[in-house]
Amino acid sequence: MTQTITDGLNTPQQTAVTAGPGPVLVLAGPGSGKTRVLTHRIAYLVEALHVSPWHIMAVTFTNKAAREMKARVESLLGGQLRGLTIGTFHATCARILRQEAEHLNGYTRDFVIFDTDDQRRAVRQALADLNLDEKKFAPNRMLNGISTAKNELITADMYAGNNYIAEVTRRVYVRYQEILVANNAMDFDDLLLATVLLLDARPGVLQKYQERYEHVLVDEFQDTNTAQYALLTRLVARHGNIFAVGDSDQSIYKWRGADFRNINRFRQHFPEASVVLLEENYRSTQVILDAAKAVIRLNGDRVDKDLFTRRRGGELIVVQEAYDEREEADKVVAAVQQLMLQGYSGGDCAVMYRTNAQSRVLEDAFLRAGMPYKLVGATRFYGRREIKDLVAYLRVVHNPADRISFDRIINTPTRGIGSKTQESLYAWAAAHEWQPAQALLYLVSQPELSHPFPGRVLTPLTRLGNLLLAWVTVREAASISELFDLIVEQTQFKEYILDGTEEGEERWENVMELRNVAVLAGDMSLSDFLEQVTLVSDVDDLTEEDNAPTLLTLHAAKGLEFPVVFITGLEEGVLPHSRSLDEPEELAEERRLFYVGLTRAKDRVYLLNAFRRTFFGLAEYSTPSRFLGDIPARLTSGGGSSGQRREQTVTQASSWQWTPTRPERAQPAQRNSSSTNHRPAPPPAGGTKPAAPTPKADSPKAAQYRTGQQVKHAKFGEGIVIESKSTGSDEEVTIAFKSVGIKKLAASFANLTVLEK
DNA sequence: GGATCTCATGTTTTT
DNA sequence: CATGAGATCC
Repeated sequence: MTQTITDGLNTPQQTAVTAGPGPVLVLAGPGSGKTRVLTHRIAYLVEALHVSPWHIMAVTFTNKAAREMKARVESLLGGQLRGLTIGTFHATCARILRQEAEHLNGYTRDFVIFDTDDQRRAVRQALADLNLDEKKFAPNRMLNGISTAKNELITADMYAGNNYIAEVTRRVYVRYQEILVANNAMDFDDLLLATVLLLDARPGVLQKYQERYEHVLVDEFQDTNTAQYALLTRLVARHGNIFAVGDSDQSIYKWRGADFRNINRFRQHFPEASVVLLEENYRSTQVILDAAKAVIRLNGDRVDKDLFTRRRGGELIVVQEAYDEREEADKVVAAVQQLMLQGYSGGDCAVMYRTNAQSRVLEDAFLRAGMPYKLVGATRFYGRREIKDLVAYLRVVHNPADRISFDRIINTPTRGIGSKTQESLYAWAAAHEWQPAQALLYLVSQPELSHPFPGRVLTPLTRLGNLLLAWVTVREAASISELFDLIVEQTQFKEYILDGTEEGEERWENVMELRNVAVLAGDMSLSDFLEQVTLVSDVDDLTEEDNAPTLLTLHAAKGLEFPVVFITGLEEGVLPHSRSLDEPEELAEERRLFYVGLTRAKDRVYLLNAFRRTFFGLAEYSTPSRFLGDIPARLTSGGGSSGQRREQTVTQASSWQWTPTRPERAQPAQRNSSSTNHRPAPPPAGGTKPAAPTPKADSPKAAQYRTGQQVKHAKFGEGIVIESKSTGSDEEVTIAFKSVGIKKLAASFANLTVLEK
């Protein structure tokens, strides 16, 4: 049994897999098979030590890593892992919190998870509540302070306001947290923080999980922050069976609170831990590994590993300078094309950059060459407006207390609930201590309720209230996709999205993609669905079968490998990023980032920099990154001005088939053909019409303009009246202007001069 | 009340 | 440049 599990592992890997009991720390260099070790360790626990999967927890940082690990363990064990807990820190915490919701102050198990966008709205709400100017106190900055605090396990009432800005942050933090609770919502950081607080406050709960999770395994341990570290140490305090895998040289999330010193902390905390070093790299050639080692060695304050590979020699690293970012992108494309002539496939190549903004030029270059590509990150699918809007609908149906989501949808698509109506609704709701959506539900379900809304305002409110009520009513019985379709149809979302522009088409496709996700969810609970939607990231959706180069940030590249890696923007201020230049610690992190990029490569590396780069629309000259100079010259070729490597430039390969872009997603489902252009019926005017206000003496009388009249407008110039109709108190005139085309104007505002009858 | 325009304003990396 | 928020116009 043990035989098969450790088969094909090298000696240190075997040592790690079979180590213990007790704490184990695996220091794993890039490409040294750490995922193998983790998966085999789980298999070993189950098969050899007969640990029930139910007693095992494995945490990762991305859903993708979790899925991969699960699949690999399954194939090792043949699917006997019922009850195994495997997931990201955030997802695992969310599960625990829902399970233990009764112990959470102010939350139900249905709590929603706020993403960055929701957080920003909540912070702005907090600022508004406190009468603070968001110009002076940037929401992002506030949010940053709050997030940092939470990652350090500092709650709002512990927060020290020991200077002016800190005191403001403290107050915003307090208010922000109140808003979250009122919305039955947690942000990402809360998931970790609340779990730790829960375990500290409830010894019974702590004991329960300590007993359940006899073995805890952690991937990417160098990326843990204080909260995550605390969570782990609490969980394993009883038995000490923690198996942590990490590499401090690949720590790139300091800005998110990660602290690779947790590795040292681990050794102090568990002095008896077995420490295993994985130093054999199975991925890269000697050339690439040597370059990477030369780069990382220049970071102080680290324990040098002695990485080695059996892949002697290898292609030299190609260093190229381009005139500007556009030429840089063209060079990447040309090199990819040449590699493809040599037998590489597009999917073998990855193009990496420091900031997402750099992807645009690269996309352009691939588009111009007629080549498909995969883009990771950038505008996240779930960050798109139309997607967030629809998800907000689902969230409100799921949790009417979610005011942040309700704010999104109250007048989207526009339904005649403007800011004044909103204000009075909110005021009325607040007076009853309801959230607005709850108020609407009461409004339509309890007709005897007294309210301050005049008929004109009441109509759209009632309509929305009735819709909400209907959705809330069917939500138990309906599947997510049925609910989704109902919402889309009853809000006329399609008509709202398809505004005739090309962009509208694209947005509608996104909606249909979301529908696919909903269909795939089957009979998953709405709660699970919403959680999944909030916790997934685009990296998770990277598919491998599409045969196109991948464009991604260096951060997103961690954990991946490619035969060919391009790293672009190797310039001072870009690859060591400008914001890191004066902090040695941050500079060290930039170096690690570069190291991570280099070590993704199996066979070939291309490093590019541009002599001139445009920031914010203005061009600046830049100097090559210091990191380039840190690679020994014997490992590189090229390395010079843009003219030097002409032979690299290949005449455009002509055999390219155009695959539509956005290959990272499944094709949208077939269109809904049913709803052809049915305009919403005009709302019934609610019984007795309010008497039309009599026009003021000097306001235009009805039917002042006639079809065919020539008129003049102060701004639009001369035009001809096409149509004019009375709208009660005013007159709506449709005019074809010579200069600007057809416009609809309100006669009382338009200030038209009649030129000819 | 809503659409459209202008202006400002800001970019690291993401669960 | 690209998005978003306030002002203006209809």
